Amino acid sequence: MHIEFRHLRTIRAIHEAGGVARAAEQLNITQSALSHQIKGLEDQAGVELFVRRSKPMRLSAAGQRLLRLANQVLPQVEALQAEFAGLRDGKSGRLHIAIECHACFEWLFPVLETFRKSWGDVDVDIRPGLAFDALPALVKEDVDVVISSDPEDLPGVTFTPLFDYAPVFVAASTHPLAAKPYIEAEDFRGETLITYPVERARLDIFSQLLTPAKVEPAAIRQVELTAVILLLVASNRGVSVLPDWVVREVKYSSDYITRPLTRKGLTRRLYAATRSDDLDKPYMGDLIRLAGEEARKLQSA
Amino acid sequence: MHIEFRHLRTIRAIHEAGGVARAAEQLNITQSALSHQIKGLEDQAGVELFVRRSKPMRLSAAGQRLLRLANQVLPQVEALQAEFAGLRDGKSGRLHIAIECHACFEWLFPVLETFRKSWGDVDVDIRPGLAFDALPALVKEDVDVVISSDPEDLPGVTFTPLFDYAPVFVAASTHPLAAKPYIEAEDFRGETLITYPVERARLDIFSQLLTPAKVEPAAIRQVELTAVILLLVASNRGVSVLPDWVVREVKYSSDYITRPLTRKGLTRRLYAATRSDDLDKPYMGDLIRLAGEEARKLQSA
DNA sequence: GAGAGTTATGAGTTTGTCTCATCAATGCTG
DNA sequence: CAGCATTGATGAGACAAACTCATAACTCTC
Repeated sequence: MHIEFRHLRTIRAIHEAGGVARAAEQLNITQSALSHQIKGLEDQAGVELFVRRSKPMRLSAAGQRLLRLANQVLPQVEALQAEFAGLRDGKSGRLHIAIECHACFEWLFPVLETFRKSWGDVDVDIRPGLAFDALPALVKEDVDVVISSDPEDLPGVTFTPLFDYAPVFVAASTHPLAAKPYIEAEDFRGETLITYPVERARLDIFSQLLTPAKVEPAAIRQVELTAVILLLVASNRGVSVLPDWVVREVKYSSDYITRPLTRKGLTRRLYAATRSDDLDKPYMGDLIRLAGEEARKLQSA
Repeated sequence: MHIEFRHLRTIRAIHEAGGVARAAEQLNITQSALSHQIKGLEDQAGVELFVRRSKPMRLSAAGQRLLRLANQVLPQVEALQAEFAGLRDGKSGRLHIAIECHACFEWLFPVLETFRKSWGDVDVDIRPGLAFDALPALVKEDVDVVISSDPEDLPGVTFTPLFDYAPVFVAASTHPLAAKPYIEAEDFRGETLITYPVERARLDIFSQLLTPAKVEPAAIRQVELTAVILLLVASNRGVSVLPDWVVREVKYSSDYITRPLTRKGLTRRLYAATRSDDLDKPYMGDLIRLAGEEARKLQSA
């Protein structure tokens, strides 16, 4: 039994137009074609779709059932087609972002809030990149953007610089290290370090400082939420290293001190990794622009 | 842009089978055909549905969107096709019943309760036939059965007798007319008559007794619910005429008396009007059989 | 009961989808 | 990393399905 979209459109048109002849016009098709079509459908389904007793034909019970299906299904299809049309001219699309850097949520969220206003037809989502390998997921089109500070040379993937930031040391204002103008690797040797629960290679403090210097903190405690990390730091349960855009908010609080790492300070660059093909898409460029703006805002705040 | 069911099935199969080649087998179709099909769809939609970088092809974002549509739409269609298949061999169908006789709900409801157990796939509904003309609705296939006691000679419509009943006079046991062994038209002249809110022609008491005798009751009060009618009668706010199957329940209550209308009593016959074509349907015959049984049960109770 | 309007039917043409045969690309394996 | 196996793409031709045209049959209205 071969129900086709054509049949659903036919049923709908016949119902709306109130007759096969008028429906034929509406569908830009011969009345004969419709008649054949209906006959074929009825034969195959083995069910009478119309009441032929009266002259402008009416839908039978089964026909009404089919009409209901048409009214459920056709709008869904038409919506998808509109979505695809939008996708073609770059007005709609998907923007599923994986964040490898855990604190990125802090600045990304306001960016997406703004983004959403200009690109309502783009399907936006953020996925914390902790549970899976973000870059393979990007290649497989499971996600569309990966926020990362470790560019890799992958074919078909482009890393676009977003902005620079500095990993900054944070401790309670009562902490002994508050006396030092800047913090070095050796300073961590006796400390409890609070980090996000990700592998060391993805943490600036390890990849940029402790691992090269072969320094191991006294203890490491993994905490999910930024707010909780700050809470623990304030109550002297440990020290932490966070991006400057995060500590900017607490910089002027008397509970905390912040210090640069090494005398010159560390600088890291954040990238948006995308599939190279997607870079043409207008909303993609807009996202990168907005990210830069948001970074400027945070740095001047 | 021509999305067809074939495409939805293809997308689903490719996703399930994890590749075009395997999907082709599953669909009993050439791999070539699928390849052409996809290409055609992508060309027309102007959207890439698959990621071709890797060898077993994967769905792109747009492809996943299409898959979602397929998963929404295909089950609905398959359900309808199953419904039609059931309809063909008479296992499923629609049974929308219009009741012209207002009190019929009382015996019809238990009938439908039983019916539902044998014919779970038949879509059952009752519509009080007050608001619309039931017989034209039957012809138009808006309903499938009309319960009526006034058979008409309509082409394509068959009236099948269900059972006989007697309209019975009801009054409070304290009512003066309780003294009489049977009630005649003249007896209503001074009374308040409580009826269902339908036109007189459809009320047995008028069509069978008062109108021919040209008797007008002192007052008429229209009440929707049978229970309320009995309540009012018990408190002597009026008298009423109800089918025997209704008053049977109250016959032995000391609050009421029931009396036959005229010396010989009136007898009316209830019919199920159906479209003649529908009489072959097995569930239709069963409904009529069940109605008879229910009537016997009520009469012997 | 004549005529307008509506649906059905048959024959022929067009359109589109499938198969067959073959090529190109990818990925697995030793 | 070479070679083989698997997977997808492409072109030409076969075939079926759906459409058009012409015309017949039917209903409803006046």
